[in-house]
Amino acid sequence: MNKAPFFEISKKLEGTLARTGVIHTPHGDIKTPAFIVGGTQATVKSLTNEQVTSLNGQSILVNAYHLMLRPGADTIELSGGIHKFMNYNGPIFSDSGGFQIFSLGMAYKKGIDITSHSEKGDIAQAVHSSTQLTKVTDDGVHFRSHLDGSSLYITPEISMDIQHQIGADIHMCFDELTSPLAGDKYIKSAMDRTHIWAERCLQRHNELNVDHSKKGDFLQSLYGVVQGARNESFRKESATFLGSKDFDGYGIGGVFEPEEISSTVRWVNEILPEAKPRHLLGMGSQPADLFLGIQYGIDTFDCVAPTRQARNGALYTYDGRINIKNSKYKNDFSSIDPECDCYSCRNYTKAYIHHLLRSDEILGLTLASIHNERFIVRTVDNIRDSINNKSFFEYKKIFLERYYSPLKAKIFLD
RNA sequence: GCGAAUGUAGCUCACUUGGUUAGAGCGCCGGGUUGUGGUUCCGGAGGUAGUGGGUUCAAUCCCCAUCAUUCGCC
Repeated sequence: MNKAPFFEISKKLEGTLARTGVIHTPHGDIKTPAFIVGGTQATVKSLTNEQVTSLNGQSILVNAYHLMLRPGADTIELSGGIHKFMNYNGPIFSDSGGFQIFSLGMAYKKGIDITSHSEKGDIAQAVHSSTQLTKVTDDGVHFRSHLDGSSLYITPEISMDIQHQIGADIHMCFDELTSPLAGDKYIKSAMDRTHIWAERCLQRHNELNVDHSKKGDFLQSLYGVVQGARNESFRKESATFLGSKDFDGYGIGGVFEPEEISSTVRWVNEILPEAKPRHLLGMGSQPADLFLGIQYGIDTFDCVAPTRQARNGALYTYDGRINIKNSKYKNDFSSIDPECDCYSCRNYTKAYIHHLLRSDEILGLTLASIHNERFIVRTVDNIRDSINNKSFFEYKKIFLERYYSPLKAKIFLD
C-alpha cells in the first residue's frame, strides 16, 4: 500500500514557521497556505460548487457529525461517496464531529455553548451544559442528536468507520475538546483520552485503507488533532505525542481567540514534524487569524464564520467590516469594496445587496457569501504569494493597520 | 339620514372588575456571530390611549359630545 507524497514544502519564510507548499490528494492538489471552505452539511451554504471554485476555493470541509445524522453515512456511501453525492470533485476534508458533540451538539440553538460561556467567563454553566447531554467514557461518547434527541454513541472506531463511509480525502481524529477555562486536571485527562483515541483512530483508519486498496479505491488520509487548551506544557506534550505517530497531518483544535495563535499554535507547530501539514480547526474569520496562523506554521484553515456573517449582513472590506443592512447603505450604489474582484462586487451594488438581505431574499445570502468567502480566500492566496516573494511582513502590516487601526493592529504585529 | 362596531407605538393587536413607570409581535435603529445558527442571538428608540368635556382622591378603562373608519339599513 504505497501512498504518493502527501505534502511538499515549496518555500519557507526565514525567522518564522511560515511556509508555502502543496497537499496532494486523490482529488487534486491544494496550494498552501489555503482556506478550506466550510461545507458542513455537504454544501457550502447558498453556493454552488462552481461558485466555490470560481472564487478560487480549492477544497471543502464537511462534517461527519451532521452527515451521520442526516442523511446518514450509509446513504452517502451508497451514492458512491461524498464527492459523487455532492458532485464536487475537488479535495474534501471531513471533520470528526468531536467539536459538535462537545459543544454545539449538546445545546444546539439554545445559545449555550462552550465558546459563548468562556466569553462570559461562566465556567459553571459551561461545565454544566457540557455534562448534561453528553457522557464521556474512556471507550467513547454517549450523546443526543440535536435533531430528534435520540441517544447515540460514538467511539474512535465508529467515527473512522463513518468518515470512511463518507469518503472524504482527509479525515480528522475523533477528539475531546475542553473549555479553555476548564481545570487543568480535566484538561489533562481529556487530552490523554484524545491521545489514546488518536491511536485507535489511526489503527482503524489503516485497516480501512487496506480494504480500499484491495478494492482499488483511493486511499484516505488522517490528521491527528492536538489538544491541551491554553496550557503550554499540555500543548507541547500533545504535539510531541501525536507528532511521533504516523499521521498524514495534524489538526490543532480548541483554539478560540486570535491572541492564542501566537502562543498556542506556535508551541505546537515548533514541535510537530515540519514535513507534515497543519490545519487550524475552526479559525479564520478575520484577517488577524490568517496572518498569525500562517506566520506560526498553519497550512490550512477552515471557518464557517465568513459565510455565517455574510448571511447576517457583516461583510469584509479592506477598511474593516461593515454591516450591509445598516440604513446608510439604502441608497449607496457603489460596490461593497471597490478593490474587490468578486462576482458580487463586479456586478452588484451595496444598495441592492442591502435590499436583498433586508427582504430576506435568497440571492442576498449568495451574493454576500460569495463576497466574504472570496475576501478570505483571496487574503490567504495573497499571503501565500507574499511568502514566496518575501514581502510577508510588509503585507501584513499594511493590511492589518488598514483593516483594524494602527493601534488595534499593534497587538498582531509583534 | 338612521343603527351598530371600532379608535392604544410606524403596522396588527393585548392588558387594565378605574390605582406605581400602558405591553407583545412585526417594522425601525445599532451590535454580535471562529471544527455552521439562512429563516439567529443581544441591545435600543418610539405611545398626551382619536379630540373635547364630565364623574371620581384617581380615567386608556365609566358617562356625554364630537370627529374618523368600517359594516348594515333607508
